[in-house]
Amino acid sequence: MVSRRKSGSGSSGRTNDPERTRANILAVASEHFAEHGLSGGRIDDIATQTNTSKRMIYYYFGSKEGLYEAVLERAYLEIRRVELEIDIPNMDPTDALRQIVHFTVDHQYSHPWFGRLVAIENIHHGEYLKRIPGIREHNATIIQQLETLIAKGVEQGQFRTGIDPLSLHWMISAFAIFNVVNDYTFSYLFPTPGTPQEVQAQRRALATEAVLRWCSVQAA
Amino acid sequence: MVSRRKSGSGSSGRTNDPERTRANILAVASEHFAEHGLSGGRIDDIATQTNTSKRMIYYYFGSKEGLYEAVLERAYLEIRRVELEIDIPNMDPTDALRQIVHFTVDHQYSHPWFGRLVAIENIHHGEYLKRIPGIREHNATIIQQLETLIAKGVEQGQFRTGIDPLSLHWMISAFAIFNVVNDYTFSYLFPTPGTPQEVQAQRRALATEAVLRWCSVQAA
Amino acid sequence: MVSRRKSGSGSSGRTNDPERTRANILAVASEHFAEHGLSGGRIDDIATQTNTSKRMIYYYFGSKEGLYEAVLERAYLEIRRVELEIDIPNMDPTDALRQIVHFTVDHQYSHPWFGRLVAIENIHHGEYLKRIPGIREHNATIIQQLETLIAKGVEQGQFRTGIDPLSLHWMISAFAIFNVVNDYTFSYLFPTPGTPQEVQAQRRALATEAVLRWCSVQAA
Amino acid sequence: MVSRRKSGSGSSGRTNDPERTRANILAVASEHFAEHGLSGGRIDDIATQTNTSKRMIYYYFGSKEGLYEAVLERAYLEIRRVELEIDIPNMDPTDALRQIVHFTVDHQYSHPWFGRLVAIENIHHGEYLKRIPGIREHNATIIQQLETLIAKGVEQGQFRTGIDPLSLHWMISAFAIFNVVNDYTFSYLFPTPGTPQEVQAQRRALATEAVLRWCSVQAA
DNA sequence: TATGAATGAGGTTTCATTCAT
DNA sequence: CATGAATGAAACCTCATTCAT
Repeated sequence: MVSRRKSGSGSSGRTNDPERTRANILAVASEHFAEHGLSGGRIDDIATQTNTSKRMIYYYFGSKEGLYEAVLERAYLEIRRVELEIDIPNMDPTDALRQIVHFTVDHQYSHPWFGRLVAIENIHHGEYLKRIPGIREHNATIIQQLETLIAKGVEQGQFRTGIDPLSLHWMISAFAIFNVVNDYTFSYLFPTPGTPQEVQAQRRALATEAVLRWCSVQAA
Repeated sequence: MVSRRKSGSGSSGRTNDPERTRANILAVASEHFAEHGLSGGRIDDIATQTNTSKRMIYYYFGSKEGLYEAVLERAYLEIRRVELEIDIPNMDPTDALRQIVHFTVDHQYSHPWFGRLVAIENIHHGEYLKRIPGIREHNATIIQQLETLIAKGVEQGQFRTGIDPLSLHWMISAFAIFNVVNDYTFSYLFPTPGTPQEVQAQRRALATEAVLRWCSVQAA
Repeated sequence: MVSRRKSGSGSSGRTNDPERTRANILAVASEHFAEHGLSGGRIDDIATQTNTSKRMIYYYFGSKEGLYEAVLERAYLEIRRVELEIDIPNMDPTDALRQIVHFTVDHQYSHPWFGRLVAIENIHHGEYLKRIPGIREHNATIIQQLETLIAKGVEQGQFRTGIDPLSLHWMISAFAIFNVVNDYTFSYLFPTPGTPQEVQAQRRALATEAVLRWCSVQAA
Repeated sequence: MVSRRKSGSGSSGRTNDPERTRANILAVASEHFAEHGLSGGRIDDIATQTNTSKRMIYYYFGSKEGLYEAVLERAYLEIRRVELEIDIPNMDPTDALRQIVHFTVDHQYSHPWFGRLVAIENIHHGEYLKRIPGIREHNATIIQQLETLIAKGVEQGQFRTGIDPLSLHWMISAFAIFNVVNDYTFSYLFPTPGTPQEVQAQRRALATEAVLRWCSVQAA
């Protein structure tokens, strides 16, 4: 299943590729913690799904919490990396904003483990996030990107003045994350007709329109 | 210790009030589970904070999961009860909607344990909510309320046509819940200047305006 | 093997006598830690030799270190209790001192676990002893006792002046403890002819005479 | 890094010095075991403080116990080597004895790791010492030395007859070792006024006087 | 109805040791 | 000679739950 080993000597299950071992553990642990939470997560279960043993988890990450912290860091680095892929500068501001919302809502939907990890981390009061050095700076870029976009939109007469980029990001995040994380209870209590794809399309449209209307020049 | 007359039925000479015991356990457990989650919650800790003993928890609720389920039920009943207190019929539709958003965002903010329980339940895929009989029906009323409000607003030319009450509720919930539950990580990664009260006021205004703009007749 | 249970109802292995359970664990643990040290001690092994389970050790003592600390406290309380049994006041000072040394050396010899625990605790820099509240005060009585004895001996012209009770206690302790704790290596490297009993008698005599000579009025 | 010519025999072009590596490991391990005991000692920690790796420890010493045994042997060889440095033959017997006690007590005090290792080995019933071939013979010299001294002292009318050299060594050892090893608990339970240096001077004087009085011709 | 003691299963972590290079 | 990755056994500790009174 995991294709590996170019270095052709032995043939036991041994890898001796530390980067790969670490990455493998991290990938398995990400899914596991996203599924069960930190308290509900089981080191034994993670180890079983790994190419290596429980011992190696402690070798690389020191403790259950250390592993969780590494998972969290990886998740936030990944999500910002993905966000930066949208090429805003060369687009019409309204189109760019529409695309950002569209993309964010869809991406979170198809990668629900990130949103779940965020929710889990918030259950723990964000204390593990705070232990990750440099994570704040890394995430600051998205705000700058939105700031640039807003300025351009205002300049071109498409967006109203006074839009706070932090608030804009908050709004988009609220839609994208809530849509993924809280849907188990919401869709149970308030069932929406249609296939899951249709419901998702509707939510995406709703989020997009709400954001655009909030930014547009028209008076409230 | 707690002297009380026996509640109606029995007469075996016991002095304690079962209802009160049950309610006390439930109150303590609500806070505890909201704070630590289901997997992270500890029966021992709950028992310690209670007026009674661990044995009583099992007597009344059968198991840790049973207790959690009861906590969840209590929470959802409570939140809908509160929501119904707004007297919509006699208000201008726009004012009523503004007030609903305002109130919801503020109420969740000042009672964060509800939002946290919802987040926790979603980590568990909503499986415990589904076990509560009648919870769906109980929650349906809020949708009807919004439906009435939308109709009135459309009739009076304040709201655009085609507003889905489910979507409206989703939008309000997203703002109100996200604002409470995910704020540990969000405010750490994206610090907003101002006192907590000021930030909360800003968020409330943002949510209110976004919802009103989304409902208003003006074209997008 | 352990005769128990007056309260005659059930017949399982259950005791439900907390004092007895605690005492039983403590007794087993004392021997075990004295034999293997703190790091070398095994909670599993202690539990096996107990009437109860490993779980109860944690129920009563919280941790391995907590158990060890309790063992230490018990040991020091016991040793001082034993020391106070000598009725010094009504004896001739020289006889009393001779008896104290004699008794201390013999008692340590026949209860080697105390000396071993002291040695073990010193390997750990005495850090656990310092956590026991009131242990210092409890041990102070032996010094007062010696002080009284010295005063009486000086008064009767048997002891020289200027004897420090702390030094006297130090000297007696050095003989009594060293004799027990370090005898594995000493008797191997420097074998003394005679049966163990004879060797012990010789050591006791040596200690007694050294102490008496140190206290006597004759000039050095 | 450590440029050294190859030691005599081999000529394979390697630069490192096996003797130096071995000695380095031994030095680090001595301090470590003296500090933490055998069970409490950690191979990983020792390896980290070494110039080399964990693999080398196993290469040179076979196992943790093998390393500990080597440490023990080194310690006993060292201590006897030091003891023999006192030039007894050319001194007045009383002065020589005084100096031996003085020196022994002081040397143990300033090299506490030896006493601690002895205590640790006794916790393990001296079983590792017994595995060291020739260690007994090596230590016998100190007894012969004392025997000579006693004979000379008796001959010159300074010491009483019937002094057993083994007992004399036992007495000196008891003072010197107890003073170092058990001082954590003793000085905590029975605090002595004065600076550490003053206390040590007092203990040294006490030991010296006790030994001299025990050996002197004066009747008990 | 109420309480503190007891339990077994399972969780996290540690450690001496060995292997591949 | 030397290194860092890997390992399995066993250690410490926790938790929901039940029993005796």
